[in-house]
Amino acid sequence: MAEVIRMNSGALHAQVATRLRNALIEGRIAPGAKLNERVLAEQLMVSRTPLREAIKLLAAEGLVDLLPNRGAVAVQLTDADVRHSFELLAGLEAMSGQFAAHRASDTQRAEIRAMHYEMMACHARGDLPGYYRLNAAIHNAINQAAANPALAATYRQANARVQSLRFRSNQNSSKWARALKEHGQMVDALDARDADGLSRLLVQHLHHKRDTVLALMASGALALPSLETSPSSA
Amino acid sequence: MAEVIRMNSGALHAQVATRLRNALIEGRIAPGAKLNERVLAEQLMVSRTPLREAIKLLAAEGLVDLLPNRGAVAVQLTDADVRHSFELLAGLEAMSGQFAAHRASDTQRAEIRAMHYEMMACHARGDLPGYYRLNAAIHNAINQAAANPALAATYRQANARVQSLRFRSNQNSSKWARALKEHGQMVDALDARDADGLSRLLVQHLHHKRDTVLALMASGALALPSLETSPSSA
DNA sequence: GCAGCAAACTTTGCATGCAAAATACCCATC
DNA sequence: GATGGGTATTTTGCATGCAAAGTTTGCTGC
Repeated sequence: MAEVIRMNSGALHAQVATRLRNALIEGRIAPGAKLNERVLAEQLMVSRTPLREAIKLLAAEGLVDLLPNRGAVAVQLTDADVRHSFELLAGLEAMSGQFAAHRASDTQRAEIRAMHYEMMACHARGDLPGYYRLNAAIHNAINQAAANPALAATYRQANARVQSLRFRSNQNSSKWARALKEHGQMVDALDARDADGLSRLLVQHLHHKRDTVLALMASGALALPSLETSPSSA
Repeated sequence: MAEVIRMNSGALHAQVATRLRNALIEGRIAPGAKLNERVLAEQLMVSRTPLREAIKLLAAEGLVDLLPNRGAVAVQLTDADVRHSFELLAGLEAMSGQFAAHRASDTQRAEIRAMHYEMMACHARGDLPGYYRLNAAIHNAINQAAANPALAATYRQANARVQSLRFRSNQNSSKWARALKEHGQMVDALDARDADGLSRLLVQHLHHKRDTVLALMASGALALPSLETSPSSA
């Protein structure tokens, strides 16, 4: 199940990478924030060596930028970056959808449908964390049904870059309902082995999600805290 | 131009990563070979610290595998891995082709056509290195015309994993001629802004390339040197 | 009061050292 | 002769130390 994201047990640099990755994805480390090695080493209770190795990993994954002789900063996606990333993600999901429609076993399709109903239950209860968890699980299951680990790994990596934005974009109820409806159509298309239809739905779904994120960015809800440490009230 | 693959000037770990990446892509480090830190550090005239950081980078790029407490080995792609990788690459190229057909400027299309003719010249002269260089340049140009850096970076990374195999698969003259013909059709489709046609051609092209590589693997031309250090002649 | 400069501090980058895990080797035993 | 166990060596992994580049701060001169 957890194939790409290794378990924390094992090498220390891998543990550190996992913890930092989660912190970046969940937005606990803000985009644009500088990653001070000494501070992070103290916080994570490790020396700088495994920390630096972990940062190099995250740099290759595109989650942090490496500035020569100036350390690493959490990536700060521009408007264009978000558009490009979602365009890529849409294409990757379309691929996954195509393959999954052809290759998913009956068991897999049934499980995906079951998870979809569970997700509807979360929606009914207003259980947002559970909804997110099942949402990710369904997309994971589709990737798995696509039976292409290379594609799955690529998707996972591309998704990680925008995950923090998707995470924050708490959709309002109308958008939430639409997303759920789209998910229902996706499950139907998968059951009907309608590859093109599933691809189209996935692309459309990502398209909407992209617009939500872009709107959130434009609204300044997650504005870059570049020039405001505290308003000059002194 | 060189945007993702940073120049060697700068940080030492980046230089080491570049050199190792080239060695892996060109097959100078054989697939499955163990990367001994002390030996490599001596060969590259650096200490183990930047070397280890570079290895972590390559691990995230999927060029080496990290075994816990047992170091790193150059990836050894299985038959299935090759199929999955080419399937992914085909999808990524199809995306690039779609976008490029819509977005390529007249200048870009003309330049790609010019490079295609240069490549034909290389074919006529039997200049294989020049052919490879222009081939890569054309695919790069298509990626650039697609105007999606995230997609281009993803393609580059996925391609690097199979590059050593593509590198070795010296196509015979009939396959070479067919590849050239396919390239010509691709240029025509791009000029006609035939997005679907270009996508189809790119997928077909990758499909053929995949078969060439798989045949080469099956023939044992690049057999895994796992159990044969020297035939038991003692 | 402000621009420019220099010194002190901070931070990154790399090399080295040491401990633990893995591997190889050797010997004893069956 | 083959096999199992134990030790020695190698190798990886992490921590620390030191030098260079960067940043901040305070001072001098205008």
